[in-house]
Amino acid sequence: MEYKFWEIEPKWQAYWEEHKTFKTENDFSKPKYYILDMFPYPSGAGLHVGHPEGYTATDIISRYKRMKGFNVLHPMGWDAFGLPAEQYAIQTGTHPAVTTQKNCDNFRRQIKTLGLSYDWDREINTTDPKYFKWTQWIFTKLYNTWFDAEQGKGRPISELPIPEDVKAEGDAAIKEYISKKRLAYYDNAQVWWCASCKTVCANEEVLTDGSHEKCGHQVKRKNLKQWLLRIPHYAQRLLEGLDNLDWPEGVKDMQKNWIGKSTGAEVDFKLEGLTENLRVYTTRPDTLFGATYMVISPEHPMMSEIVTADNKEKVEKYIQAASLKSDLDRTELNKEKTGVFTGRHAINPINGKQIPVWVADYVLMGYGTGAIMAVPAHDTRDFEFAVKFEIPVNCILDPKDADEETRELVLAGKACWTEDGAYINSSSSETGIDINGLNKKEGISKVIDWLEAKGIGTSTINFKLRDWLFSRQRYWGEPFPVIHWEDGEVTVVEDELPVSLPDLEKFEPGEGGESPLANAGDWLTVVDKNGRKGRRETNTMPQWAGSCWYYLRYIDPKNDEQIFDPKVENYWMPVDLYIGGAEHAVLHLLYSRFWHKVLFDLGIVSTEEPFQKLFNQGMILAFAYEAQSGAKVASDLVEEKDGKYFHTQTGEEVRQIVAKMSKSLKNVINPDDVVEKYGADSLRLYEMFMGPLDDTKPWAENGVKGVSGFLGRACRFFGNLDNIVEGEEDKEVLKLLQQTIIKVGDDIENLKFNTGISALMVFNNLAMKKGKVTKATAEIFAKILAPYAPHLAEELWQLYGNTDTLAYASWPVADTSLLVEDSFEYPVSFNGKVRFKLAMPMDAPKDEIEQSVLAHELAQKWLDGKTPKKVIIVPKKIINVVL
RNA sequence: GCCCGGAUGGUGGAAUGGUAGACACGUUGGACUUAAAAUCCAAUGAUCAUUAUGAUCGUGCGGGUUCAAGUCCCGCUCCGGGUACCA
Repeated sequence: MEYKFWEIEPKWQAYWEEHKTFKTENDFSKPKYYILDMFPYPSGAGLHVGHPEGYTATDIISRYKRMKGFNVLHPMGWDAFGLPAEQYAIQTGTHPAVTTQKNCDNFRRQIKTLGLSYDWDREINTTDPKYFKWTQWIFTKLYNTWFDAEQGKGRPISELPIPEDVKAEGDAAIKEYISKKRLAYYDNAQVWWCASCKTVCANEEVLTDGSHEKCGHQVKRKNLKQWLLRIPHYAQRLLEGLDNLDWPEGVKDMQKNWIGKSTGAEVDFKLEGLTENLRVYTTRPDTLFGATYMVISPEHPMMSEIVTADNKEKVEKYIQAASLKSDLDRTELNKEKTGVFTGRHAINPINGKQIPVWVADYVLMGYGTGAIMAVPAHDTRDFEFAVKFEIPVNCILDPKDADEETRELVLAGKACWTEDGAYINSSSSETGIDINGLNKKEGISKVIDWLEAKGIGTSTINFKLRDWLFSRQRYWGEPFPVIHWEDGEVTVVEDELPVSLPDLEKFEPGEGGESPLANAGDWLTVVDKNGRKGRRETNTMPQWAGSCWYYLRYIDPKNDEQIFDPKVENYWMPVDLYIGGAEHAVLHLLYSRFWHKVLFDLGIVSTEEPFQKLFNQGMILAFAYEAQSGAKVASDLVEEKDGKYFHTQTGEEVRQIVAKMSKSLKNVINPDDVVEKYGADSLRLYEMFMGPLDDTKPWAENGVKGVSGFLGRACRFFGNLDNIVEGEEDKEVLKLLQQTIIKVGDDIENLKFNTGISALMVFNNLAMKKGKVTKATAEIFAKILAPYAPHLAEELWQLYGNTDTLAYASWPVADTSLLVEDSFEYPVSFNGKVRFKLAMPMDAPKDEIEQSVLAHELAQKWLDGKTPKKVIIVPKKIINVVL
């Protein structure tokens, strides 16, 4: 049989579609396996070769699990809200829904040509009102939930106890109190504004150079009323939940860093001339004796009381300057600390000494208490500041294990030491505390005990994680089910979902940075039954919203009554394996986990975590070329000669490098082209054969040719019935077949697809060498090839006379009795160097092996008449003679 | 700066502390062909020597543990990703 993939592949794709081969039923009697891809944003550019990498991996596992008897849930959908469709609408007037529909159709078509076994009846689309009805519904749940810190869980807002003193103040105070507890709230927020996208963005979307990750333009600070989510309430739970997840350690670390838990203490400092204390947060209460000044952030609420009249002018000037700094300025000035003295002094509670209070923008209002005690001798930032403003540096921790030069500098206050050591100058007869000689750990706990006993400090935990800015000034997103009434009341509607997007003709933003929805006249205004007028929320939700919970909707995608049927959810959740790119390590995965935990607390989902096992596929790069000057050269201007590369026009030799695929480098690979030239099975196989799934690796067309050659050989051999014979199978073939069954199965379980394919190749090579195999062998080969190259496998399966699809044929079981050997060929080494081989019976005792080795004629050369010091015999491994 | 990864032939990559380089690409030689492509067969880490054959060196660098290290430990170099005044 010639390998006509262009005929085989459409044939089987049509068969699977027609027979709904991959439709998933809720058959609770079977063990389930939920395997999920990160669903794509359907861009106008279509699929790139990075998409099929993860999709093929999950498809292989899905097909394998089905053959192993699992009920497999393997769905696909579209994360289809987003900026590009809206920008296209502004330019051309084409409604984003039209563009989105077109792009989804194209993605679906492309994905179908890859032969991926999705249950298309479960396809979802985040922009479908039937879908976002439930995104809005979850928002109302967040709004109506408060976090009970005592129980450590979210609870319905109706169960929130109202303190008596709040009750006494009346309804307005109660409302205010409740709104401060909700997980979703509407408030003034300092936000990042992107003038180019005309929208705010979350902290997470702003890169460290102050640019917007989506468009690259600089963002600015702005004060706007926005929706925010109180994700920090779940910080501890989000942190602890990571422990039991089978996730890459790197991703867990990134989430841990992002959550940023730190333990320390809050300490109150008395301020001279004021009754109110200044509270600071520090992770190093042990260094209180070394505090020589304090710093408050420019936004500190006590600023006006703290600043003395003499200093008011220069402090105000400084605050003004700091507030105008863009993020870029802040980073650029990162190394150069700025600040001014407030004129006020505080009293260090541990030794009664007077220290100055400064204001500086290296202290952030959003973290801790917005004020610090500065210990320049033992904190690098404080040290830099102190050096610049000539503030004393008092060393109180002897770095006794450091090298002598460093130690001298630290003791003299000329260098900073943040590591462990032994305290000096750390006692006070006045306050009665003495930690001299202790180490860091002992010092911290002793000082905290002392602070708590004196009532001037408490041990405290802080997180870096901030409230999540959850609204955007865009059209193409989920509308908030929210109405702002003329009397100032804000209501969240729950009973008329979905709140659909109005049809617009124009998609330009509204006045003053409002979303385009501000122009939607009829839609915008509402009137209640009492004639009160209201205005709908014009912000929309960020793209994260739809992707936060989509895995739950696949479970019961057509349910109009409920978000899903709990019985079905209970069966399918959690997701057993989730594969996608590492770029979502923090944002998407953290946000999803947060929503999921809230839904869990409310009893809506049955598991605490959504994704049991996570795996990141690596990026697929491409070869590119670089001239001697370092300038990149487009791939179509490069020719190869004798393994070297030359510029076709200048003749200059260029260097081959590995880079991201980009239009400018002309090295973008389009999966459609690969499918057309080599077939989907070859594309699938090559993407898996390139290397470990989680590695970044360059695309090489010759590699596709290689695996395509393998499929061609397999097809010509196993597809030729002349080679398929009756009778007993050859012993060598039979043995290798058992080994291959085991290897291919194990490698799929462990996501080591490259070596699994290699095993299939090895088996094919042997079968071809033998020239014939039995039908039983051929059928097993078709089965174990099926997850990787399903089209070819189905074709072979049918050729052998099977009338049903191979998709649910049972995975073969290896007969391990065929693998039992009666002898083992030992490599015999002398002083670690292998010199010859020696076959010994499997159960030969060690002394017999030793005798045989030493008596062996080849051994004499290496023994050279000497008596070995030792003979190491590792059964079924190796023999080492030590001379 | 800090936190994670990684470094193996000409190339992509294999190797529970136990024969380094599976499998594939590329290259070379051969078969088939008028020829090319396709296909098939063989060789292919480097160096030295050669009569089949053999020896030496080899997993980024320097040390160490071990009978035995690509693999474990210590100290570096380079590359990739994340993060950044979080007190």
